[in-house]
Amino acid sequence: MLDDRSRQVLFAVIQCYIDSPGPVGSRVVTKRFSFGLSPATIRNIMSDLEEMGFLRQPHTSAGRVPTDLGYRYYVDAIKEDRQTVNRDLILELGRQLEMMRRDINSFLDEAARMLSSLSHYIGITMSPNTSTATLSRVELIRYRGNRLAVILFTDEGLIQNKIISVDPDISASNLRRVAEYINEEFAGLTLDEIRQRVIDEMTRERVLCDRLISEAMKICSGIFYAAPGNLYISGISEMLSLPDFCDIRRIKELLKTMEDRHLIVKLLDKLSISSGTQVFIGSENPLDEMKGFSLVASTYKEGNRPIGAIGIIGPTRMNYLQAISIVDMTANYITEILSYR
Amino acid sequence: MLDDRSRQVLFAVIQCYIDSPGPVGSRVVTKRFSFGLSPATIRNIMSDLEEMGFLRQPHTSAGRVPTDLGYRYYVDAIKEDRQTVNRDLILELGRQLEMMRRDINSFLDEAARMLSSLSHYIGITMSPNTSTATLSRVELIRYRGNRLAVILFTDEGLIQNKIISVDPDISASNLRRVAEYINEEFAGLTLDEIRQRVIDEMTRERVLCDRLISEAMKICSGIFYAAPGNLYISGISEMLSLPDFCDIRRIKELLKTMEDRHLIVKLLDKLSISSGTQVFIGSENPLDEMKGFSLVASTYKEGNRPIGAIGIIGPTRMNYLQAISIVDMTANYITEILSYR
DNA sequence: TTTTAGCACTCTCCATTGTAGAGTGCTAAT
DNA sequence: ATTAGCACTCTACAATGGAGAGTGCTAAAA
Repeated sequence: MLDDRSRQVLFAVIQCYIDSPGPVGSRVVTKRFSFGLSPATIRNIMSDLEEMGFLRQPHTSAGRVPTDLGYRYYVDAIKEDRQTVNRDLILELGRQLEMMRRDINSFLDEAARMLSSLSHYIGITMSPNTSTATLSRVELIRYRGNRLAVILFTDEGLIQNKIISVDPDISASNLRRVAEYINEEFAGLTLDEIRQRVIDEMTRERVLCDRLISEAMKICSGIFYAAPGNLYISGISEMLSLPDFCDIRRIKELLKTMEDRHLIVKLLDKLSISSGTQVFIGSENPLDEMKGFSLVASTYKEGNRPIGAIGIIGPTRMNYLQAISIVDMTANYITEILSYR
Repeated sequence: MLDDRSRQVLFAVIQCYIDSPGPVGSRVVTKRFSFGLSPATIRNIMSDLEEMGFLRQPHTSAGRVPTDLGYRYYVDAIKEDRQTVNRDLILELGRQLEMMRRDINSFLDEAARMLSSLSHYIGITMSPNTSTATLSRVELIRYRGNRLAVILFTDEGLIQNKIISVDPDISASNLRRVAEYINEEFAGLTLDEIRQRVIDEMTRERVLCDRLISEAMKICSGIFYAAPGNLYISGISEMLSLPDFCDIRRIKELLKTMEDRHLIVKLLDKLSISSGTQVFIGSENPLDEMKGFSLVASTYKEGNRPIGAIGIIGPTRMNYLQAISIVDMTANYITEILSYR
């Protein structure tokens, strides 16, 4: 589809554009890369590339700029040789993450900060999705009369606590039996499945009318709602240092999207389904509000099941090679560290 | 210190400046407010006010702009008649907050969003400071062999869970005795006090060498570290719509400060000590990085003790009257709602 | 046939200029 | 003590024009 020389020119243009924004002209390309061709020839090739949709001229007689399609071609092509990336980066990454094993939340917070400081783009991490976590055990602890603290243990090692109010007359032994019932009935199921089961049971239970079970169901319905994953975002201010953001409207647009955490959670949730590192370039971006930016995302896993997502958001003019490496490595590290816990 | 007429002119200038930025001239003042004075007279008064440090000229032959000192005078003066504020605001506020009683975290998140949407500035809320919470009870729950889930109940109704690893050989009965020991020894103390006690005990305990107590202390030292308060920030993008932020450097400065959550937590922590609504204007701001912005902050309480802080951050040219009302009301609502739980 | 040199043309960027508008300070008159 | 009038100052904005960079095309060279 693209002969060798054209590809080289395309990559050269992309390389130049990544290093500094602003249209790149034919003379610049001949200077930085020694193809042994004159600017005029390069111009012809670039003209061809434009016709094919890989490059674009912001206006007549300006240099060329890669299109989303151009980037896509580039990203697909470099996916193989990504391991050639900077070793220092990998070391730095490992060193920083090692320090934060203790607590998953501050760990993910730190991971987001790291993603951004390494890439100079925005780093995002999300805590494990609770709705697909599998229940390991429930503890019910009474306090302050009518309050009940519910502690959920999951196989993923994720603990959640929720507080609900209960009938103050319920006896301690009944409470214990409720806990036992829940554990027997639901252990091993995902929270999503449990929620579904509870709904099913509740319609049926109205007929059976067992005091204990109905009490248990009442408690369950207050517990097993899906808590949205915590989101850690870092590096917004750093990214604004890039020359890409000289326009205030662009900044506002970006910040508005970043503030709507709900939106991002939903996006990452969707990505969590498939595994492996994914790249969305500009208009390919699943979020309408984020067309104009690129997203490099990956997932971390428990065993073989993806349980959370991380990513980097940057301008379309992104150093994809580096970003992909960073996201990839970080995801692997998180997976690994979770498995040690 | 300031005669009545001068004060009126000062307030008029501030009012104009709040409504739209840009130096305000003498003619504008005479037009909006009917003092029955000519622009020339106003000019003379403004000139006096400038000499006294309440106003400032960005450059010769521009209008005047209030200084931090001018705002300070204004804020001190209006503190009394703050209840005259918009009733609709208060209603809207109550309605939104009512919906979020369930969970303190999403509640505070929502509160931050509300602060910002009502004021059009940045809204900030912080979850209760854990280090001054008083311990009510501890539960230790073993899981996955060498893991221990520690559940801290506090008088404030705040539950925290932490996971630590322990010697897998420790028996269940010993674990129970450790929990009992901690509860007897430490219930009623603040987490800060407990941490101090633990440190004291540990140096002494080396001599005594009681297996059980030393085990308890080891666990305690892993539990009672101060977890920084969760911070909820909202409305950054909304604030950027203000004409004050036409300059990119200013935006970057602001975002950088906002991203350093640690810094803000420390600031609000400090404010939590004293109660009542506080106003910091521009250079008065305790944070060097935030001189140039104003902060209106208040605390919410458990009983009479302040346990957390909320606030609004905006440009020095802020609608202080409104901001103070909003912060004040919100703090009171939070206090009230916490007391019902 | 492919590559290159040359040249006219186009577009952006930047500094300069000029003008309108807003506002002040001062002085003299009320 | 207040006000009208006037000269002066500063900003914002639009218009202008040249420098620089880059292209497209054509004709010559390899």
